[in-house]
Amino acid sequence: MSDLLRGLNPQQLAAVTLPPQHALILAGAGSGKTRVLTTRLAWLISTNQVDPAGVLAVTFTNKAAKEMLTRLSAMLPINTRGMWIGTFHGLCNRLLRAHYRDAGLPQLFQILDSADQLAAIKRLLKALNIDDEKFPPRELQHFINAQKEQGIRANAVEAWDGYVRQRVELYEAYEQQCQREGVVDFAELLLRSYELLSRNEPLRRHYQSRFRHILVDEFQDTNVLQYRWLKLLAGDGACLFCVGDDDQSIYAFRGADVGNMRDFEREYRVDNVIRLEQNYRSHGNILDAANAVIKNNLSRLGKNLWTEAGAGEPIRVFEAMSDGEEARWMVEEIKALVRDGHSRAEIALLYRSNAQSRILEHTLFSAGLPYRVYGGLRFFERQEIKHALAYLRLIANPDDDTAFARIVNFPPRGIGARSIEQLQDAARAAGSSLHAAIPAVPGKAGATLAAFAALIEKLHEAIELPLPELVEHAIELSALRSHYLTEKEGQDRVANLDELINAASSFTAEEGRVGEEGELAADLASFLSHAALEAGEHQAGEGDDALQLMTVHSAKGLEFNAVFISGLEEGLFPHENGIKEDKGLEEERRLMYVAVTRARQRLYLSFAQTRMLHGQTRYNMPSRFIEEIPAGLVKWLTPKIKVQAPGGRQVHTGVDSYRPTTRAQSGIGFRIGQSVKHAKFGPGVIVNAEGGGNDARVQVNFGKAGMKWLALSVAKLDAA
DNA sequence: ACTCATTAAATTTTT
DNA sequence: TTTAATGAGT
Repeated sequence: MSDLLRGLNPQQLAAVTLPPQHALILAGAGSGKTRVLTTRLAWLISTNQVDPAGVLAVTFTNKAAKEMLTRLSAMLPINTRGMWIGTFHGLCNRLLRAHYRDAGLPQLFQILDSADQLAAIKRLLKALNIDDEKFPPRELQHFINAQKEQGIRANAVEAWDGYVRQRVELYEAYEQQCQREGVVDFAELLLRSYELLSRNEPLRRHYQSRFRHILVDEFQDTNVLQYRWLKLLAGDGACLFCVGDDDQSIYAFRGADVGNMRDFEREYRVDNVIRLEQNYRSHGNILDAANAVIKNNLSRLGKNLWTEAGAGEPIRVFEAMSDGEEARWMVEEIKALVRDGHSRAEIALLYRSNAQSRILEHTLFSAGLPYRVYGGLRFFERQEIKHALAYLRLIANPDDDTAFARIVNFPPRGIGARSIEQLQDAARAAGSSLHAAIPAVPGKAGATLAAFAALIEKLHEAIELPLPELVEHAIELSALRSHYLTEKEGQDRVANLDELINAASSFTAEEGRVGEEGELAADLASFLSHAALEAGEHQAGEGDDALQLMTVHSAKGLEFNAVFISGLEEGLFPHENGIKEDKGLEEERRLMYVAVTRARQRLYLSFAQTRMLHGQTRYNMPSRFIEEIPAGLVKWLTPKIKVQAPGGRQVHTGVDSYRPTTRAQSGIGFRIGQSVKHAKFGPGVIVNAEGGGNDARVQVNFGKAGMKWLALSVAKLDAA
């Protein structure tokens, strides 16, 4: 037991050994958050304060849940199987599977991922003959999810105007469609299990008395409904132990509500919030920079990271002429790092938006540096896998129209748009699923459809097979394999289909129930849930020791010896869409905070004067976030103050072997891309010019002050 | 039913 | 630039 607590700092120890009470742990980046969470769990169990079955621990990602389980089993000789440790969605799924009748769901209900949900909405709009110009499917999806994430059903939405009312009707119709098809989307998993517990008192009491301790990871990312779910489950008896960092809340756009932290503190009278501020990850300069940046945010619970490690190296800042130059500089710098013995896998290239990865990839590829990009397609999201899964879903539930529509004509079997339209009309008229409406379609189309129905029927007969064989059977019988074999570039897809069979094998092995009679259908259902809830690894890159490329969002929770943050420009990072709303800017800043705190030893920041975006050259100002870092922590690799010499030549004083020495002149005394200064609008960059002589006008991006056209004969514009 | 061409739109995304 | 989604043509 004392082993368990060894090496914890005072705050960590206090958090881990807190007596049974509600607790809020403010855990800064790199402060040992996961360790505290798992040690708390182990300590509670090993001191017999709670039975393993009396604990519920919830995370956001499967990775985090798995990590917690692994660490826990390393600390304690207990069987973690059967413990309620998982993601919100995973636990809700478990709850709904166990009580599907009470929840009003079919036993083998299927889970729609975001793409499935969007497809279902499009199908709905088409069936209702609704103009998708007026109701863009994506927007509607967002609307529905936003309501659900606040726990609001269609009948409870406050419809201010006609437009909202129409969307509420569609929300309602969507709900009916899902119910008829026996499918639930991600948000529905949460909402449905919340409603299940809140309406079913015996059930609620059962779980409330079972769980004595509820531990929550990444609490700052919970949405309104998740917090209510936690409160409901905790009841009056359980202790809520919430760990989070308001400064790392970067998912507000997805419904996460940092306000939950304050609410929790208030509602549960948490009087001693424990702050984990000692950082074990980064050198001092990096932490100081992060602290300085985040200080500009007004709405914070307050926290200041410190470290026992030394100041370390300065933060290196590079100003490039163009995005291409920025990328080439990064390559040179990376090569130098690797020469100095850094492993490539310990170097991360971070960016605000995915579009920026292209030029980086291109440049790295040319330089022959191996890299791995996160954020691509994941295994269970691949087209061929989704197709195969759709067949499996139809085996489990023929009324799953989303699955049906996906594969009714894939591989192509002569069922065209016309036939499908007829079928949809028939289904609509009968109020039935597409599958059930097949007999109602007359003529040749009806016959082709009937053949498809026969295929489904035949597949269904195989439900008694063990899962891996069932998967293989479906892939064969559906002709998916033969279809991809004939395709030119189908080899990878066939390989993935084989991989799906493997996945089914290892899934059955891990679940540990090798085909008990009558459990086979349940096996299929849980495999399908697994596929929906754990989309699998992101696309794997080649090479073991590869550079890590990812967005700042996906870097959360990771750390690297050296980190490059590129594209630090106004409009990009902070992103222009985030600057518009005042809350948006604070979220952008938290994003910067997350990015900076990924670095252990070395941090590079870079920006470019010109950048190709959407096929057009853009001229951006340096990001305000660079200025927010105290100058003393920073080493500019390019001169910070540029001196404009006669003849348009760039004169500089610092170390700079990358900068070209000449630039094109426009002939009006200013050039596009030039930094200028205006008495009223402040510093800016010239992005466009027209006319000449007395009529010359230039367009200037003043960043904070916006974009202006200025006549040179009138405006007082100086070279900066 | 499939291919080609045009058009519009374009952050971030744990489940 | 690039992608996805439509429409025309084969």
